[in-house]
Amino acid sequence: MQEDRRLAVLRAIVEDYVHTEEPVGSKALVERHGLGVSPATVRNDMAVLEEEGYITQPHTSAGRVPTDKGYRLFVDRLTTVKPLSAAEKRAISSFLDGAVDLDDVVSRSVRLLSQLTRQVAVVQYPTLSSSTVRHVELVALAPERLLVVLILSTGRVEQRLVELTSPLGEEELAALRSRVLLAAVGQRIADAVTALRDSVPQQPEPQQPDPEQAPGQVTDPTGAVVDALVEAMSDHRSDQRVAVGGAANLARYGDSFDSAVRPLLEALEEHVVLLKLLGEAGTGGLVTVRIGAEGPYEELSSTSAVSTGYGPEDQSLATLGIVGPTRMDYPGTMAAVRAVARYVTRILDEA
Amino acid sequence: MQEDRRLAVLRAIVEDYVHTEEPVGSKALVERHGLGVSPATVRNDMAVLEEEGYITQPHTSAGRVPTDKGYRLFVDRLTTVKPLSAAEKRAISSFLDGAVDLDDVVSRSVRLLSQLTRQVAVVQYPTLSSSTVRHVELVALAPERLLVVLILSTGRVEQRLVELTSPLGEEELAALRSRVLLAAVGQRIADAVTALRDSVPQQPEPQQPDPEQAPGQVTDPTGAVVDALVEAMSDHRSDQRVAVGGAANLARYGDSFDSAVRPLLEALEEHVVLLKLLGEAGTGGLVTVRIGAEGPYEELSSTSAVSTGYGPEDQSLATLGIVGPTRMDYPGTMAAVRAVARYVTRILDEA
DNA sequence: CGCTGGCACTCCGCAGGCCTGAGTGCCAAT
DNA sequence: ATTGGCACTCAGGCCTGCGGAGTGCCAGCG
Repeated sequence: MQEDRRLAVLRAIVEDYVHTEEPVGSKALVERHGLGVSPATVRNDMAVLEEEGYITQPHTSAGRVPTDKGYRLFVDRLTTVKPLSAAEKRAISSFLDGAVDLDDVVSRSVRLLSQLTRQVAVVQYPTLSSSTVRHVELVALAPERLLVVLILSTGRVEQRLVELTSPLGEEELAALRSRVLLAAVGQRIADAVTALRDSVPQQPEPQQPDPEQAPGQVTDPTGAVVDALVEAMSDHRSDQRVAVGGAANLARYGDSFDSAVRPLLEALEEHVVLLKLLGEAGTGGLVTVRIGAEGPYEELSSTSAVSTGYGPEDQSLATLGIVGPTRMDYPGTMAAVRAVARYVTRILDEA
Repeated sequence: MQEDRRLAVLRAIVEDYVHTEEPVGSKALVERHGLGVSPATVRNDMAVLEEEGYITQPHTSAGRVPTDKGYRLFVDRLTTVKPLSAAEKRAISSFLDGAVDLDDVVSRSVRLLSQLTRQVAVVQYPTLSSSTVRHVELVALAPERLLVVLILSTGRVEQRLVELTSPLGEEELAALRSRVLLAAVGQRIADAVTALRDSVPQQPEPQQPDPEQAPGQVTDPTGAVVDALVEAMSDHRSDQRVAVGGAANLARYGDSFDSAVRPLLEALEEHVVLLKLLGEAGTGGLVTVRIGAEGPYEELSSTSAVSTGYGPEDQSLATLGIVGPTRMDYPGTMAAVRAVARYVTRILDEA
């Protein structure tokens, strides 16, 4: 049936083009792949594929190049899962096993991912919102200066300095400490926030947690401390922390410098943009692929993103993935992204 | 005197070339700068400068371009301090004043620096070795699991998980905590390490602080805790932590992509390489300039580095600077680097 | 003795023209 | 439906010629 063959032709075009980086012609196609038909037949198929929008020619009488739509079809229907080689698997575990803390896990992952895929890798730090409070410590640096340290289950540590309006005695501090611990430890962030708020006696809730006004109006230190904690927990700045690696792989772009590398290079510094680019993370082995203009940014219309979520079970902590040219090895990249996400999840689970 | 004029010519060449990015000829020179002589005279001077190795021509009958040696002379003798504009000063303080913690200071600095200089900026995190211990906290997560948190004067927080061989009671923990606090708090890192070592009763010092062997052989938990602390303090991994920003500025290189951008892009991921590239940091307003092949890396022979140390007083905590093409605005860049270092130092001092 | 104007020379970069080869579309034949 | 054949198109490499920017050198001038 000729419909099947047309898909085979599309697949062959994508594979060849990804490999050779050059428009692929009918003759070369039948030679390199074992489709048992003549170039002329392939040409007819190509004409149809072009009409349907899956491929184009850069100029008349050059070979064909897949369009975004072509890649999309390829990814959705023509991709066969490409298992990682044993060597790659070994590389992954040896790479990640030595990690000592959260920062280390993230930075190793990003490096690993960029090496496996030879693309620019992006790893988001585990989100605060889905982790739980492991410990809170109050340290009196001076009678009126309190250091509040917040330790989360993911290993993240946040600290805030609190200036009190009146000195705090040893016993008061101990009381405050145990009160806060009781309210927060073991809770998920969202619950801890409400529990903490409730633990402040009679005081009206401050609507906006403005750090400037907080120390002024309180006499009971609980308010100030709770404010600092709540602020640290809802610090969306750190929700958007990401690590980026493998920028050197951009050098392989070679051609299309201005159109592709420049905007991407700019995007790499804008972490918010990167996260948006990776998009909604699929969980549980589900890998999301964004191709070219499907993404949210005009200037990045010639780049694709391959991403997935990671984190224990079905509640994904954060996103991780790669960004690269639309012309990339999707099957291999998707396999690598999925594998790394799995390993990272496991590592975080153990810790 | 014609020696003076020759230097003026060199200065003019450097300034023009930096500005126009094109080899500069004798005629354009006399027009753009007010040297009151004829092109012919300038040509003679150029011939001499070329003979002495300060300038070259890319090919016969093109204008002249400064050599590394030329830039060096320019930087050493022809540079006049270029004070920052009021707007720039305002930008600096408004940019840095909102920083909430160490990470924030560093990431803001790197962004600021890259925007001011329009180059790739590099900021090393404050070194552990010259900071003091602000606090140590021991948290019992479980009877045999202890979380050790180390807080340094620079605002850095390190944490380690310690597995004990036997459960630890509440009073024992309190005793241990006060012992450790007594030994370490307020000390500089190096002193704290020895003080901590001394505080462990009779036990023979472990020569290499191998984290694998530590928990096995100790019955007194002090040993394990001290080991963890010492390990955290002497963690050289974090000595080499740097933040990089402004990679998008590489896009402006335009020409000379392979020769300049690619190796630099690769270097950006190798933090050790970057630090070596910045070189010895001058302290106290002293800015170090590395021009082209003066640097330690063959492949980076067409890039320069401008750097300086920052940190309180004369003891510099770490290095900060920029990396860019040899063809750069040295006076402006040096001024920006110096200014940012000064401000960062002040911010850190206040905290 | 240093500066200057003049002049011949060099050579890059660009534009135009030619040619080749890869690849196509279409058509008639199977 | 597939195929071989054929005419057509067009990017890219190569040569050529030309203009212009810039130089080096020399003779003259203050």
